[in-house]
Amino acid sequence: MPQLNKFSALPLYFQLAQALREKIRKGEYAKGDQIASERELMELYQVSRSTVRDAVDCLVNEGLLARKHGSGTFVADPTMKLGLMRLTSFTEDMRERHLEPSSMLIAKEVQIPSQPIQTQLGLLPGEQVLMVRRLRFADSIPMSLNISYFILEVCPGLVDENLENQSVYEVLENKFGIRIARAEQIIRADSASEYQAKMLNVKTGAPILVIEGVVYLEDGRPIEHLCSIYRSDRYVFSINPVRMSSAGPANNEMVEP
Amino acid sequence: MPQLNKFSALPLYFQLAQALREKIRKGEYAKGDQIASERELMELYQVSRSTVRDAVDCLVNEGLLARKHGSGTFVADPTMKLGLMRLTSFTEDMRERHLEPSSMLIAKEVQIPSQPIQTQLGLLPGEQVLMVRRLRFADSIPMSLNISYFILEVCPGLVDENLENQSVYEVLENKFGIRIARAEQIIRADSASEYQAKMLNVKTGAPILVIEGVVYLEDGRPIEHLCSIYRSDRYVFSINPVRMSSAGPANNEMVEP
DNA sequence: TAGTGGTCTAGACCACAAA
DNA sequence: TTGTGGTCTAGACCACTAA
Repeated sequence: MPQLNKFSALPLYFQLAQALREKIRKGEYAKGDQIASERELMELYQVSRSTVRDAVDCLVNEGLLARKHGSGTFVADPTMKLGLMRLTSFTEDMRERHLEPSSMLIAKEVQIPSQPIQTQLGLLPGEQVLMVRRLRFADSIPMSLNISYFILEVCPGLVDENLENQSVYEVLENKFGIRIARAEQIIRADSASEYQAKMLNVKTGAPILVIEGVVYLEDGRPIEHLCSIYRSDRYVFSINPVRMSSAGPANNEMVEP
Repeated sequence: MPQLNKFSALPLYFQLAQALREKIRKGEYAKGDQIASERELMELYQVSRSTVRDAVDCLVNEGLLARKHGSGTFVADPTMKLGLMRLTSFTEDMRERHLEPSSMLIAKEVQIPSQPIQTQLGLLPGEQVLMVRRLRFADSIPMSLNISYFILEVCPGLVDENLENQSVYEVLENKFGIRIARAEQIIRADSASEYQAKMLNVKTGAPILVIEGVVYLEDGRPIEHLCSIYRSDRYVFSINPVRMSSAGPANNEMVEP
């Protein structure tokens, strides 16, 4: 029996959104499935329709659900949200591209990071991070080289995890209940250094796409600094549906009397 | 006197959103200004509070407005939305980076584009486009090389415009009342060809960032295919605040009883 | 304390899709 | 025709901010 806590400090719509997110994650609602109608959700969770709509709005904005006027609300087909400005792990990203992700752990070490990293993560002097360097493959061909610094205090347990072929984000969510919320990243082009070229199996100086930035939790705390380089012959980054609630009303005809 | 048309096919919240957008664009509301409160807007436009909120939601999602709990709603400071996943013209992009944009027209010609462009724009066989090729400067130093194809039928008047130092998007909006709504773009890294290197004043083979895609109007029609290359030593692309209405409730403390 | 945005309710009527 | 999401109203109480 689904239950929301009326006395929680968390708003009802937010609790409902999390409940729905959960169902999708657990596969109770599969990709493409129609979920309960807004009026059914009202009944099920004993809330008003606008509260239901606020919750569904959240997931629609995240790209997890899609509304179809007159038909219902559906779990978004992942192929539909391919490459949108969502926060994806390498693992998820590759799966969506129908490539088999794998990775090789090159280094993993608790350390005090360099000054720029400290600054970007907002660390206290001397605060430790877990550095993880991995080479990542798509269908067994090198695709990306990645170095991440995770703030140890936020998730000490990460040190003992095997990160060889697992998505760190999945481990964080499933084992530690930590959900990442957003990232501030930049993308730039560069030429592969000798080391990078060797690892990625391209020529020195070959163009690479560099993505680097900081990943944040829902409560605003930073958790990770990451820098990934991608072979430009195998990877393009897509920016897509800028989901604007203002994209227009359902009736899109712009008919003016 | 502000007026909304109750009998328009356009929803009230949408009309109100446009009205507010207009005021911001015209400078009636300046950057950083507090706008009328939600209750004042109710009175002014004779609509309910949720309609006002729906309208404001639109502009908040676009990054034009920002709410501050307990204080009011403000016209977003452009420096705050720097580099977010908004649709920006080169002109606007450079201004936000505090660089002076200018451009040199290299070519402008009505033509029937190549097959791939035709397909991506969904053109009928033989349909014409306006091809515009420009070299773009930031503080008088070459920054980007751009080639765009505008569907002629959507905006025939564009042919006669001087596009040397103007933002095409501003011309479209201000002279023709055409607003672009979204884009589907990809970003990749590449090496500069001999021609590109010469134009951008870098070495042949230097890394460049390539952004290409299709731009759409609010009604879903495509209007432009664009391809821009940027000097990677002068330009990084930032992806930022993924504005999720689900980022969390105002009270962000996650306190559970 | 007064005013703001944040959340929520309980209705209502509409346009749209599918049967 | 029935059920869906889309829009809208008229309230209410809350938490937050600034005076």
